Amino acid sequence: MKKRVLLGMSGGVDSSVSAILLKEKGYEIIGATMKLWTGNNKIDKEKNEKTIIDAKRVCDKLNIKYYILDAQKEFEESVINNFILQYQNAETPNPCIECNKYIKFGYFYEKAKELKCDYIATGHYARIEYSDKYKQFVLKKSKEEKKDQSYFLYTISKEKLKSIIFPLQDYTTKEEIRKIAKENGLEIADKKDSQEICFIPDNCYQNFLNGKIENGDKEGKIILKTGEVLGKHKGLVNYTIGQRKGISISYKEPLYVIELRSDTNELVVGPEKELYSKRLTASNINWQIDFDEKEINCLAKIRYRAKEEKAKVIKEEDKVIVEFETPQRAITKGQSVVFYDEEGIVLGGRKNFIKKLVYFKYL
RNA sequence: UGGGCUGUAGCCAAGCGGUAAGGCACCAGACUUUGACUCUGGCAUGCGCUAGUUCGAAUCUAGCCAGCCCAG
Repeated sequence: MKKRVLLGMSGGVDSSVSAILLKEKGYEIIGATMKLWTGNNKIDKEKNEKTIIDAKRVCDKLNIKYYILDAQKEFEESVINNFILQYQNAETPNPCIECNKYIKFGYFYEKAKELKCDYIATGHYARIEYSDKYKQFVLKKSKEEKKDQSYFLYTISKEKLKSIIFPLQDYTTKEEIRKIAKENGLEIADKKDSQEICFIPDNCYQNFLNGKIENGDKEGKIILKTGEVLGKHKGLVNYTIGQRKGISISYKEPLYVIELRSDTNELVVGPEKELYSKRLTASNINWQIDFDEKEINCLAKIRYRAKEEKAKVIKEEDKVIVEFETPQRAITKGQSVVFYDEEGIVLGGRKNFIKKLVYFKYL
């Protein structure tokens, strides 16, 4: 009896090649695209239609079933609302992480059960393997280091890992994936990698938030840590910690956003060295590996595209404290910290929620 | 009104007779399944104005204009 897989398809190279690979391995595949967001603008509509056409075409070619799943309500309730809420709280959200948690490995996972599927699969760049060390299935970094997306996946509960397949996990480069797409005559082989927030068509989140955040675009003071006023900002939603562009103040050195003070509507800026900190706290960790120890030495990553750095994770009652060996740049509320072991296995992670303001003197 | 100082790009600023450094800001690309960071490139035919000296002036001279400071 063939095992049945529900494959999430975006019409892109990665998920399409995933379909081919799963088919080669003899799975019964159901392809599915989720309708996540239907904006009332033209760009959104065209993009959605294109996604469905591209995905459907691949499924027809491979002779597999194709469904469109309507997840708009779920998407809006979890991803969009969180996105807005976090900006409201002067945080910087990472909607892709919420989407993975609630939609791709939440809603989609439930749908797979309804459809009597044994597995779900996606075109993510990450690995799931059985680990002898931990005696369970574990999530690992992709061999394609540049594209690794394990960071975005830490919210998956460990129980689900054994039911998830990442068909691309044995490949080392994106070029190999594209090559497979070409060899199989997929029109989308050269399709550009997506890299924007999917529900923001013009790549301008400020437009999206326009009017949704109370006082979000209200002008306020730009100040230094000393309190010295340097100018006016355009509303706190336009800024995030570590940001340089858009401050519009000329100074003896580049200025970066150090802090967003929503209570006083002030933007604190300063030189780069003020961005560094060795500690952060995070709450509600999703552990993918259970530890009895109170302190764990591991590698921690404070944002996508940051390097994993040596850190000590100290468990407390309802949170963890993470102490890095070297100061980290721009630890930001709303972003996530993800823990790895030396082998690249994801141990767990959660949103940074407080940055302890410890500054380091530089020579 | 006397005396002194200053005037170089949006801001700061080098240059002191040999054909306009640099920083900040800004703009454009690259990178990127968040927001950012980063990288690369662009950014004064012109140095307050007008004459003059010189082969050659932002640099020297004169006059004018503007701003600042001190004295009245």
